[in-house]
Amino acid sequence: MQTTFLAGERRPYIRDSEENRRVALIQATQDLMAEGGPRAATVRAIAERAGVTPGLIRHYFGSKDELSRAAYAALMDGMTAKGADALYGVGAEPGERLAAFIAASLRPPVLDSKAVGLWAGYLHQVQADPALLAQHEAGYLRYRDQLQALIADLDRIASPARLRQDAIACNAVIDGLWLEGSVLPGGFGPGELVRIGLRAVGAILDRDLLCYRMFIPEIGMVPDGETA
Amino acid sequence: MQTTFLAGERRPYIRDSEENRRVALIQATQDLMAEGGPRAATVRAIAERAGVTPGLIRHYFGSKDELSRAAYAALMDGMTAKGADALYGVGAEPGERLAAFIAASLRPPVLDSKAVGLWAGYLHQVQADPALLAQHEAGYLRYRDQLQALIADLDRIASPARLRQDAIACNAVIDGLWLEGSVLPGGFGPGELVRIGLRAVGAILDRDLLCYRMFIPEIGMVPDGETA
DNA sequence: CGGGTAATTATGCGAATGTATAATAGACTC
DNA sequence: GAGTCTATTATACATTCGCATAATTACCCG
Repeated sequence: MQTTFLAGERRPYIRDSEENRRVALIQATQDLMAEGGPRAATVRAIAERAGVTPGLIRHYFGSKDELSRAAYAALMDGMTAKGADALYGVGAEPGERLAAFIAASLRPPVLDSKAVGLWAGYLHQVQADPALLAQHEAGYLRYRDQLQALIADLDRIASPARLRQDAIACNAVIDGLWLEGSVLPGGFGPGELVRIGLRAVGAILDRDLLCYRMFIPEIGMVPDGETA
Repeated sequence: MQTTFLAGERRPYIRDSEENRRVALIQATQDLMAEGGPRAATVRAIAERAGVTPGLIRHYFGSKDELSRAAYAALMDGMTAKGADALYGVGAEPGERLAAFIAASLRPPVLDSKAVGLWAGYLHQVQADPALLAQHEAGYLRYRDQLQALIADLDRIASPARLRQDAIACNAVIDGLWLEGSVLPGGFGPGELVRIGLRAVGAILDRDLLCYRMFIPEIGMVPDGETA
């Protein structure tokens, strides 16, 4: 729907920095991919949402595939950055840090109805493109290793194999809750997923993580048993 | 790539029953959706894989959207059927039944690299189509209720709210392991996901489920601690 | 063995896709 | 303020998409 102009007139524009244009196009790509999947992320739709014309995609990225790759790379970078941010400013106690990490993974902006759409939209492209697959696997393992390091800091007595299994299980809890919460946004009360996640991970690791809920804004003062 | 025939010759064919043609087209749709996502599931590609020409899609389903809906409905039906099959022939003890249910969800054919591709491929269409969304939510809740019923049979002392939270958490573990195992098929040893799932769910419910591993083929005789 | 019928194929069409190239006009320099 | 560069737009094109319609032929029934 290129906003119409008077017949014979050329669309006015203002020049912008390369950086701004790139991020605008990447953002538009992610938004469309999240909302409507690969079929909605066409060059024309992307350009329109970014406020430019399709030619700029080729100008800045060479091809749509390259823009798509760049958008996925930006997505992965953003996810890891959020994971790092989650531990910023948190106390030194291992249990508290683990609780903060879990809570951050189960609330916006990580838990977002668009996030799972974005993830699903890229899935096939990732599986088909070796470069993207390697990038994806690296990001996934980085996240799991981060989690495993937090678990190891708990100073439990556990073999390396058991530590790995625990990390996989805790990661699965977080992933599963992230999935359910993103697909059915209205299916859970505020903070409910965080509380369930803390309890489940705590049970798997045989540690009480809910005792750190005073540090978790959305569930700090709610009594333990019943969440809306 | 319509397999070539001598110039001027018409493609030979044999008539088949409506049922066979419908299932062939639905199967082809699911395969292509799983392998390459929505962009790969074109009418021409579907027809080619089903061994017919595109016109038959219109003839039997009216439109591609309707075929797509039928394929998704078939997918959901298949999933619930597998869930029911998992409990067939299992003993009456609640813990054993729960363990069997978990194990069935974490091994083929439920755990399949194609399954997650299929799920991802349909995600946006499901979210956009109210009819599909309702069907999806019904299927999801049916699965979770099934799980919750198995948990309730354990005769633990737990409030209804707690039971709901436990069911959500256990479902999240299974979903998360299913996701990781499907996306990274080579990342886990045989039976490793089943073992991790049994241990994690058992920890959440404060019950030992690994004691039922003798009923689980792939991990029956492996010692507890270390899995390859 | 010879129609009748409809299952199946063949063909065509308008719209949308990605990409390539040409044309224009903002913004900077001197 | 004229000149120049290139960011940006405009246009064109081959391909592919879903869908509609026409043509044919495999199978059933007499």
